[in-house]
Parts: sequence; structure tokens; C-alpha cells
Amino acid sequence: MKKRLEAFLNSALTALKTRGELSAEIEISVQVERARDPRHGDFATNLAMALAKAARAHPRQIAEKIIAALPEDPAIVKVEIAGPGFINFFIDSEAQFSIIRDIHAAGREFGRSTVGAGQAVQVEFVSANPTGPLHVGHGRGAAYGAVVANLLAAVGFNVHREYYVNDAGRQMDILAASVWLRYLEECGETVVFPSNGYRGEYVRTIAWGLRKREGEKFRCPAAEVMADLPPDEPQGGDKEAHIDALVAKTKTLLGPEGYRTVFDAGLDSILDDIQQDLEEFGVRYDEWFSERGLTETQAVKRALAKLKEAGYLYEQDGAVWFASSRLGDEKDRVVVRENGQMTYFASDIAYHMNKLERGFDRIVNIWGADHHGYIARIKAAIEALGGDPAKLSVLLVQFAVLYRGEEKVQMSTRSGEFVTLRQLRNEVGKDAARFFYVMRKSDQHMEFDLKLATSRTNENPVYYVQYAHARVCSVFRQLDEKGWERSLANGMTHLGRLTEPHEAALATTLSRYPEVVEQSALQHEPHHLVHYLRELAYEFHTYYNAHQFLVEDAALRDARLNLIAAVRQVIANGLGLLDVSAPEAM
RNA sequence: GCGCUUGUAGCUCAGCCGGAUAGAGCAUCGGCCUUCUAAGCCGAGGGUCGCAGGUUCGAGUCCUGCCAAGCGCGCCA
Repeated sequence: MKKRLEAFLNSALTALKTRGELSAEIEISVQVERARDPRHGDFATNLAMALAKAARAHPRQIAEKIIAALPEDPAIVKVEIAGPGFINFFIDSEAQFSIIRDIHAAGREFGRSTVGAGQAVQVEFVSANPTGPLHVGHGRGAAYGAVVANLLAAVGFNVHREYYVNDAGRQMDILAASVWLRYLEECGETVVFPSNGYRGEYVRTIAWGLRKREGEKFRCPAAEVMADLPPDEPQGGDKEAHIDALVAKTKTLLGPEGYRTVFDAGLDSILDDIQQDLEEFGVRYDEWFSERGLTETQAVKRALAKLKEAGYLYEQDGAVWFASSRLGDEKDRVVVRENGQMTYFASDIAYHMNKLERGFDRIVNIWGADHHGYIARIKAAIEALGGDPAKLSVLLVQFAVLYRGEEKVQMSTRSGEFVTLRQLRNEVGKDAARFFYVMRKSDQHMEFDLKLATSRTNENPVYYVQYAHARVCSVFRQLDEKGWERSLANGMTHLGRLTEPHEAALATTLSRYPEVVEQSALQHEPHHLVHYLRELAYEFHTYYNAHQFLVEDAALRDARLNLIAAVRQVIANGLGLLDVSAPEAM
């Protein structure tokens, strides 16, 4: 309906222009919005006011001309000018209730659309380093990314979900060294664990598995490992220098093959865990993209060569720099260090070159908000590679602060004591976790109250929405128990019997669903969908309390049953996009 | 110090490209179960939209300054 009105207004504008009543040069995008106040009808547009300046006329006069030029439509019962120049539209109630037919006809497809026109969009999210289990911060990115991807797919984009696996680089080397030290402990050696190593319990588990599989073939005397290492921080040294030396020593003592085995033991184990964790959280990927693969296929070298060719690389102080400041970044960035090693950024340039080469129309990166300073350099890199930086959207996700009631849950990565995503799921369940994560705008800090998410009271919005779905199911069970027949067709022919204000309100809200899905998708803001579902559930509950559905009058009963079946369908569809279950009984 | 983000009811948050009297949940107070599930509903109170200017028919929304909070400013990832 909204789109129909927009089309009508546009045709009215062209009519006025061809008749010379409006300057042909005036360009304006027509906006129709839902009226907030029922007295303002069902839809309203500020078009006349927006035109007033350019047309040099009073808004109300313009409004009159527009209305006169509008095509006839039986669904529009009244058009009026109000306030400073709003045009308000009143829609025929018969037409309002026909949404019930649409919902029934479309079923699970209702709300889906084709605005995306099959454009290929890549959504990269989570991409946490495989150096440990996912924590609750990653969980928010996972829920948000998964829902954004679902929404984009629902409105007709061809979505490719991807996880970038940082399986190369210094952090992974530190993990490998940590695994080896724990392995040596398993073998009975006494080592001093570095302050900068990975201290989590999972590292011991990996080491235990390694020893079980491989025996003691990687065993070295602890004294040999620790010999000639620069002192660690507790001994008054530099922890970074200490760990780097330890990594180097690990590589030397194990040799390339042994090192690879230990390294992969860590990587494979943690990656398996992450994959399983996300799977259980309802997050599925089309591709797990390996950073190591970029180096192995020479993609990093190729990307740097391309930048060099374009004249964006230069050498200084023994390092190679990318002149990103020429493309909007604050300063230039190093891509090859003095010691000849590529920086993480170099891999990332190659990764984005790869994304461009795969021909995506749009690229969506979902990052933790602490990476916001990184956006400018990636956009610069895309531009320098000859791509269009506007294709890339970077969506930032703020970390969630955990509470248990009033009490803040302390988290510390350093000590290895953090709340993992798995712990969260075990405590509050998948449905509540997903719902809570996307309930708030993603780039805002959020407070995640574990107590609230598990509570079985009206404080909990997850149950509120699910309960509405279950209640409809319950009504249909009651219908069967009474042995009454239901006729879908009879209900459709008697939609005119739905005369209660609650029913009209429900029909209006139901008809908004496709708009909400489209808006949530295009703006990458799933919280709109969550708020909508809560509102729909509210309108259903209030209707449920005010009126009896299972009445003797079959025409009225069937009409009402069709209405609540439509509500059930839309709730199921909406929760489906969030990947939250829609239970039939609670 | 510079940059990005944020500041809306006691708390947690919405507010669609600037639009009509700023909304919701929770909390508080008062009501509703012999009737399709009370994980529900009905009602009440609660606001200087951080502060000060500016832009215009109109500002919570845009611009400037200030205050406060978070994050970022490595040849780390």
C-alpha cells in the first residue's frame, strides 16, 4: 500500500509537470510514512511542504493540486490536507484486512521481497583469531552478522557468509609455542610459562591430545628451551621480546615439520571448537577463508605489486609503506616490516583484493567497534586497487557488558578467565542469547543481563513474543478439542465481520511487516524487526484478552481464526529471520 | 593532544531522508483468572531529549562550541 501511494504521488507529480503547473526541474523523492495518530488517517506525506520552497508556493495550495492529480483507487476512501500541509490518506478497511489473504497465500514467503535484485553481497563476520574459544563479545557479532545475512537474503540479495580465519601471524605462533610448553609439561618437564602466552585451560587439553597422538617425539629438555632467552616481564625484562624469542626457539628446536604439527594441533582443535560452537548457535557459513592461503597463493605479493604499480608504495626506514593518507587515511601504513615480514594489514589488503576479484556487488564487514580506526585504511586500499570503496560497508559491533542482576560480570582475557559464548548459551539458551544480542542497535554499548535473559517472567521479551505464537497454536488445539470445524474460505469471505478496533490495529501492524523487513535489511538494523515483533505480540495479547475467538457464530469465528493464523505466520517468519524458535506450546 | 562514537523517563533502550501532542519495556502504584495458557491484560504517575548558540515554516534529528563517557591513535593482531 505504501509503495502504491508513492507510485500514485509520483504520477501526480509528473502530471503536474507536463501540465506546467509545477516546474519540470524540481526533483524530489516522494516519502510516504505511516501516520502515527489514527486521526491523521493511515498514511501521510510531507511532499507538499517539501516542495513549497522550490515551487515558491504555499504548501496547502500545492497539496490541493497534488490531490487533484491523484489517480482514483477504491482502496483510498479519503484524502485530506492537514496541519501545515500534510496530505493524509485514509484506507478502506476492507482493503486493510485483505492483508490476511496475502499472508495466507504467501505463507513462509510473506515478507520476502526482491529489492536486492539478486545482487551478490558478501557478509564477513566474527572472524575471531583461532587462538581460543569464542567469548560473549564474539557472540554479539555472530548473532548480528547472522541476522543481517538472513535479512539481506530475505529481500533478494544473493548472500555469501564468510569467516576469515587468521591462521597465520604472530598470535598463532604464540599459540603454537604455548601448546608446546604445555606439551612439555605433560611430558614431565618443568618450564616457566611466559606471561604473554595463552594460559587458558584449553591449551592444556590440546597439549594432552597432542601427546596422546604423537607420544614424546617433540620432547626437549626444559633447560634447552629456556637457554639464552631474554628475561620475561616478571624478571624485569620485556615480555614481547621474551615471547618472540621463545617462538623462534620453538621453531628451531622442532624443525619445520614438527613445528607445523604442533601449530596445526592448536589451530585445528580451536577451529573445530569455534565451528561447532557457531553451529550450535545457529550460525552457518558458506566459506571459511584461510589467511594462510593468501600467502600460499602469492596473493599478498600480488596485491602489493598492484599497489606498487599504481604508485602507492614507497620505502622508508627500511620498511615498505602504503600511502593511504593520499586516500583519506590519517597516515601512511607499513605493509612490509624492516625485518621483511608482512604486516597483518598486508594480508588484509590481499583479502579485500580477493573479495573484489570474486565480483561481489557489495561487501559487508562486521567488526568489533575497537577496530573503527581500521576502516579508513581498508577503504584506501580498495580504492588504490582500483575498486570502489563505496561497495564496502563496515558495520561495527560494540562489546556487551555482562551483568547478573545488579552485579557486573568481570571479564579478563589476560588471565584466561572470560565468559565464553558456550557458557552463555548453556546459561540462557540459544533463543534468549540471539534475541538479546540483536535487540539493541549494534553500534551501541549494550548491557546483557544474564538474570533477565533466563527469567521466566514478563520481564523477558523473548518469551513475550514466543508466548503469542504458542497462544495462537493453543487456540487451534482448543478448536479441535471442541470438535468444531474451521473453514478457511468461509473466514476469508467474512473478513468484513472484523470490526473491532483491536482487529483493525492488528491488520495494520501485519501489513507493516514487509516494510520492517526491508528497512531492517537495507539499513543493517535487525533491532527494528525485534521491536516490531514485540509490538505485534502486544497487539495480539491485548486482542486475546479483550475478545473470544472460539465463538458460536461460525462466520465471525472463522474470520478471527484467519486473523490470528496470520499473526502466527508473521511471528514465525520474523523469529525465523532471527533464528529464534517459535514454540507451539510453552 | 588528535580522530571516531555516544549522551532521550528511576533503569535498559526505540525514535524510519528534519514533520503533527517525544514512545516502549522494566521498576513503582491501583485493578483483572468459573470463559481460547495470568510467561497475559487494563489503568496511573514519571521528560529542560547533556549544556549553550545557530540554520528554517518546523530540530530529539542538521551545523558550531562546551561538558561527560567509551573506543582508537604500533614496523601488534
